[in-house]
Order: sequence, then structure tokens, then C-alpha cells
Amino acid sequence: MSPRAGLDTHTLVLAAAELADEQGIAEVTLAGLAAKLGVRSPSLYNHVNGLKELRTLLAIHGLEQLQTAMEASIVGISGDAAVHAMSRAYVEFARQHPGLYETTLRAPEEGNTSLEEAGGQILSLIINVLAGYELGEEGGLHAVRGLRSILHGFASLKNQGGFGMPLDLEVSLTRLIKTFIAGIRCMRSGEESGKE
Amino acid sequence: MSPRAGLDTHTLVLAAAELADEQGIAEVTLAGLAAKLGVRSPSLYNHVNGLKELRTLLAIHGLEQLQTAMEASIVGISGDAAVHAMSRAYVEFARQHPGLYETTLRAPEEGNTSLEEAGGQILSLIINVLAGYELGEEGGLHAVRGLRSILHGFASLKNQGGFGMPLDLEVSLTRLIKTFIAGIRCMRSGEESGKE
DNA sequence: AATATAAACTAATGACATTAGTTTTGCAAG
DNA sequence: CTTGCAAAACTAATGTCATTAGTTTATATT
Repeated sequence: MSPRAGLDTHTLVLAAAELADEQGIAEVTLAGLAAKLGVRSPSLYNHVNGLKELRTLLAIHGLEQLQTAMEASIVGISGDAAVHAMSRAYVEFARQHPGLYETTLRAPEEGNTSLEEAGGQILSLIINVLAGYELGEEGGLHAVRGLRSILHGFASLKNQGGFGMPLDLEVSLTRLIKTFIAGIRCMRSGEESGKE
Repeated sequence: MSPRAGLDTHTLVLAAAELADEQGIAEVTLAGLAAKLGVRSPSLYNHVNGLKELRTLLAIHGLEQLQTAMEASIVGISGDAAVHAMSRAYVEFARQHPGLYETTLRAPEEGNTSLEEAGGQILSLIINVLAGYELGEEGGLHAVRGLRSILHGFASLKNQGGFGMPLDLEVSLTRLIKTFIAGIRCMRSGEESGKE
């Protein structure tokens, strides 16, 4: 069906992901990728529409992998335990795939359906795991933003070496999630008319 | 003291910061900067040791500006109000200076004293503002990590357009900080022997 | 006014991305 | 088995950058 059957788009994306994780996101170049695949860089244009599209595909791939990891982490669990498990999975994914995770957050294209969908699925996952706290329509969405901020901020700072202090990182994350959950509970019990 | 007195390092950094904020971090190139300054790119090497050093200087400048904004936001305030004010200032700085803020988090050089110092000062600021909660040595440091994660995560996602939902962003941040503070209080009152 | 020096310049090299146009090869149809 | 086509890979070429080397020029100090 295809001559010299060597490469296809998926192979490119996988190789690019390796490059991103091992060498850093700045080393994801068509030249470097071609070298890794034993091919000249113009050949890559048969499978991908330039560097920009490669980055978008990488972002989608990363989001899908992240989603898979998050889903797997919460099978059979619910409540606080699920929030903790999902949080650990998120941060652990970012640690194992620093480059891929980083591409995930750079939105290179507006209006890319696949990309938005992949992001939306992760959003749904977080919404579900927080659904048990009965925060209401609006409150739930604010809480989702909160948890996303926590997870991304922690993972990002950790990956960039932003936490200099000699203190166990796992403990820090566990405490942060505990604090978040406790805060949700306390705020709710302290509410009167739902205002503020 | 200097011939053709046009440029100096500080001018370069300021112009690069403008470029970063207006055009995005990817457009911070020596070629672009030189064009903006009406000069040929090799001339920049008289003031800066290449693109990498420019990025480092940009990061330091950004951290200093951020620190100034955070400090200004809490003069005369303390307690919860200070945490809220500082958080707003942080996120607002990131909004006003998206490119500069982004450079801040990319640690391009290991062991750069000025860079580490600038980061350390922000850390101290956060430590101080959380000091009133009497979290103890270790607990305080975990809390600092937590707040940093929240602030960076929120600012970063907001800047990247990561929050798609049509929901007031200021409310989201205020709630998140409230939740964090409430969580800290609740966790503390629920403690027995200080374990876990 | 003369000079030393720092700043700016031109020229050149090498890494990329990207485009155009050519060659090759695997598969399918005769 | 051969022949042809389409996709994949190639070479060649262009343009943008960063960076280095070496030259020119302006100005501050003498």
C-alpha cells in the first residue's frame, strides 16, 4: 500500500515524544527528529505538515496519555482517595514525561478540534472526581479550576526544579491535596445562603 | 565614557521584555531585538553574551518586577487579606507581562547566583505572608510550596487560555485562596499529635 | 587635536525550516 | 512476470537565526 514502508505520522509523534522527554522540548526539531529516524528532514513532510503541526500532534498525544494515566489511577476508587490518586498520577506522568507534558500546555493552534477534545476529556475526568463533593454547578467549576491549577502548578514547578528546598515532594503534594479537600469541606459547612 | 552611546544591557533587557510581552516569548530573538533597537544583531554582543544570557537576564528582571509587585500589594496588610492581595498581585503581574512571566519559570542556567537570589526573595515573601498561620518549620515550607503551586498554576493556565469555561476568573482565584486558607485552618484544628 | 577604546559595522559560517522538483520503490493490475 | 502509478524519500535551493572574526567609527580623555 505504501512504498518504502518506513514511517508514518504515529511513528513520528512517538519519536518526537521521546526526543522531548530525553533531550528537552527545545531539541524537538525536524532536523533532530529526521536524524533519529535515519531520514532527511524534508522526508518528514510526507507525514506531517511542518514543525507547528508536529507540536500540535505532540500536544494531543500527551493529553491522551495523561488522560489514560489519570483514568487508570482511579478505577475502583472514589471520594478523597480518588482525588489523591488522580493527583499523584498527574504529577507522576509529568515527571516521567517532562517534555511531552510541557507540549501539552502550549496551545499552538486555536480552534483545533482534536486538541480541544483531548483537553476536554481531562476536564471531564476532574469534574467527575470532584462531583461527589456536591459543590453545585458554579462551585464545582471553580473547584475544577482550583484543582487544575494546583496540579499544573505543582507538576510544572517540580519539573523545572522550582522547589529548591530539601523537603519530601510527595509529602508536599499529599498535604496540598488534603488542604484543598479540607478547605472545600470547611467552606461548605461555613456557608449560609451560598453567597460570597 | 562610551562611544556612540546608544545601548546598554539594561536597555536591551527592557526592550526584550516588551518583545516578550507583545509578541510572545518565541519572538524574543537577537535579530528581532536588534531590529527593534535599530541596530544589527552582532552589535548586541557588546552588551549581552548571546541569546541564552539575554534570557537569563530577562528571567532575573521578571523575578525582580514580580517581587516588587508582590511587595507593594501587601504593605500595611497582614493575615488572610495579605494572602489574597499577594495572590491577586501575582496573577495580575502574570497577566500584564505574560512573556516576561513565562521567562521567569524557565531556569536556563544552573547555579546562576543572581537568578537564584531573585527567586529566593519571592520565596521569602511568601514565607512571611504565611508565617502568621503558625504552621511550624516543616509545615510552613509545605504550605509555601502549596501556595506557589496554586499561584503559578492559576497564572499559567489563565495566560495560556487553559480555562475555557465562561466563569469569572477573579472569583475562581478568590475562592481557591479561600479554600487554601480554610484548609490550612481546618487541618490544624483537626490535628492531634502533629502526625500526618 | 590626538588617541585609545568601546560600540557598532560587514562578512562569513553553520543550524534550521521549508519549498520545489526528482528519483525510487512497493504494490496492483494486466 | 512485467509494467505503471502513487507515495515516500531524496537532492537542491532559499531564507531566517545565532554566533564569530575582523574592520570601522565615534567619543571621552589626555
